[in-house]
Amino acid sequence: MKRIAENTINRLIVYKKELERLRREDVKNVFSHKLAILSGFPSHLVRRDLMNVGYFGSPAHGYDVVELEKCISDFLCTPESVRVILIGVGNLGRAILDYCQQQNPKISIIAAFDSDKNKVNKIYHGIYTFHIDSIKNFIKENDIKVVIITVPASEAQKIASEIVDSGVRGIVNFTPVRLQLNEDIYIENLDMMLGLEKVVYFVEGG
Amino acid sequence: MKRIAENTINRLIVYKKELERLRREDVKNVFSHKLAILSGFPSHLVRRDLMNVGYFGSPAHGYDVVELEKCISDFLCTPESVRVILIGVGNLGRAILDYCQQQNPKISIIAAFDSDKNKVNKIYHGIYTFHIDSIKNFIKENDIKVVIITVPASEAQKIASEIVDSGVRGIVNFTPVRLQLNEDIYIENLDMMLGLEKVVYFVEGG
DNA sequence: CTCGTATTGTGAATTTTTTCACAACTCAAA
DNA sequence: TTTGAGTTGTGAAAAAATTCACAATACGAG
Ligand SMILES: NC(=O)c1ccc[n+]([C@@H]2O[C@H](COP(=O)([O-])OP(=O)(O)OC[C@H]3O[C@@H](n4cnc5c(N)ncnc54)[C@H](O)[C@@H]3O)[C@@H](O)[C@H]2O)c1
Ligand SMILES: NC(=O)c1ccc[n+]([C@@H]2O[C@H](COP(=O)([O-])OP(=O)(O)OC[C@H]3O[C@@H](n4cnc5c(N)ncnc54)[C@H](O)[C@@H]3O)[C@@H](O)[C@H]2O)c1
Repeated sequence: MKRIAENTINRLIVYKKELERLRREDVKNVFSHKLAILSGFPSHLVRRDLMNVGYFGSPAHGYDVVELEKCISDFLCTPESVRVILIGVGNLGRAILDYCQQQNPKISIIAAFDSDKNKVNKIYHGIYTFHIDSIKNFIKENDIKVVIITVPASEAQKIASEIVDSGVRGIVNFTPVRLQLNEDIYIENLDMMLGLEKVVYFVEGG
Repeated sequence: MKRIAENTINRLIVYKKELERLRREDVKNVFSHKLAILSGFPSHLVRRDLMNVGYFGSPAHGYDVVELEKCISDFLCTPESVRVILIGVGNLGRAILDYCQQQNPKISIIAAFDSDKNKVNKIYHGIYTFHIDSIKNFIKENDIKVVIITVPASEAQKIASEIVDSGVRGIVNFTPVRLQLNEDIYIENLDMMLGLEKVVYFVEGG
């Protein structure tokens, strides 16, 4: 399979989400132009991307909403169910526990971890919180590949190094720390401040 | 001034943050190679980016940490102080109110807005919450250019359209909705689910 | 059936981004 | 002073992403 650019993946995920919505609204077909408006990318890019996933529409009816959604899902290899854990049940961590459950039934946070005795063995938004010391075993026993990190910045590097040893392959990192890891781990840095600074740049200067 | 790519801006912001940290640790000089490791980008890209901002290091000592940080800041036009507002003081909104204040003293959230009577006129993390009905006036009177949106998905489009009318130029959108706006507004979509899905893709499939 | 309209799919051109590779430079040590 | 090690800055090459432009297609109206 041809290696697909990260930007393309981003866009595909957006298309998928919009298709999902169209399906719920019982829309049957959609043209590249419409998908372009919904997603915010130009229509020829939409078509180019769909070429990559190997879905073909009809010049008369555009794309079949259900089929295309399925096709993109398959392409993205979204398995029926992915189990993820979250580390750091603070302000942000709890908000995410709540949010994720509403959003994507295929990706489920199956456990949370914290070092704070007051939080351990509690349930937040339906998810049980274990003590951080048990995390390595948990990752191995449950074959966890993806982890969300929402601990304080000062703890992030240490935690990240440890979980990578246990076999984690991907990290969603909400801390402002750039994690340094030896192995080839996929890291998605979601630093909100960076997003805010970018907007300020484009508004004030660029 | 030459138009700079969004990716470059992203990287510059990361460099700036790492330089800030080096400065606090009292490091005086840094080589492109070191900055590359800290930021996670290759060193020739670091050098190319710094070429863009017009800063020149010395082959012997690399880059002066303080000067380079200043230079990038100036390039990004980061003004001494930018005033931002946040709409939707829910789980996520409150977490952000807290976080932003710790992070970047130059960007300050000066007010929050909500429609819930129980939240209006309250102070969260030191920031006063006004009723949403007063937002248009507030934006105009305080010349607000950047807004953070953390209202429920169902409210996002309506709110966005309204504030754009009042003169807002940039939006940090935490809702999963792709906002449709006529004017040329800079929108930064920070959909966490998208980040998580991307990690799942690269771990499971790509 | 034929025509007109609207859309797709894609080769090719263009633009942008990244990487390569090395001359030029700085300094320290001999 | 001269050499050597290590780094920068950058032209040029390569790779990648995006846009263009249009032939091919499908369908409905007349
Ligand atoms: N609040 C935000 O909106 C926001 C936004 C972006 C990024 N962040 C970042 O996300 C992280 C969390 O932010 P927050 O506001 O939720 O902080 P928080 O202090 O509310 O939560 C941190 C949680 O991590 C736990 N913790 C601390 N050390 C731990 C360890 N070694 N192992 C396991 N758990 C540990 C704490 O007990 C606490 O529950 C921070 O790095 C912050 O910079 C926060
Ligand atoms: N919780 C998360 O981690 C998370 C993550 C990503 C995205 N999001 C998105 O961010 C948004 C907020 O999430 P949340 O968990 O904080 O939800 P929430 O329900 O806790 O908070 C929403 C807030 O918006 C206020 N509000 C509702 N309608 C309003 C209006 N018309 N004007 C002004 N304020 C209004 C509500 O009173 C409430 O205070 C949602 O769109 C959610 O999808 C949340």
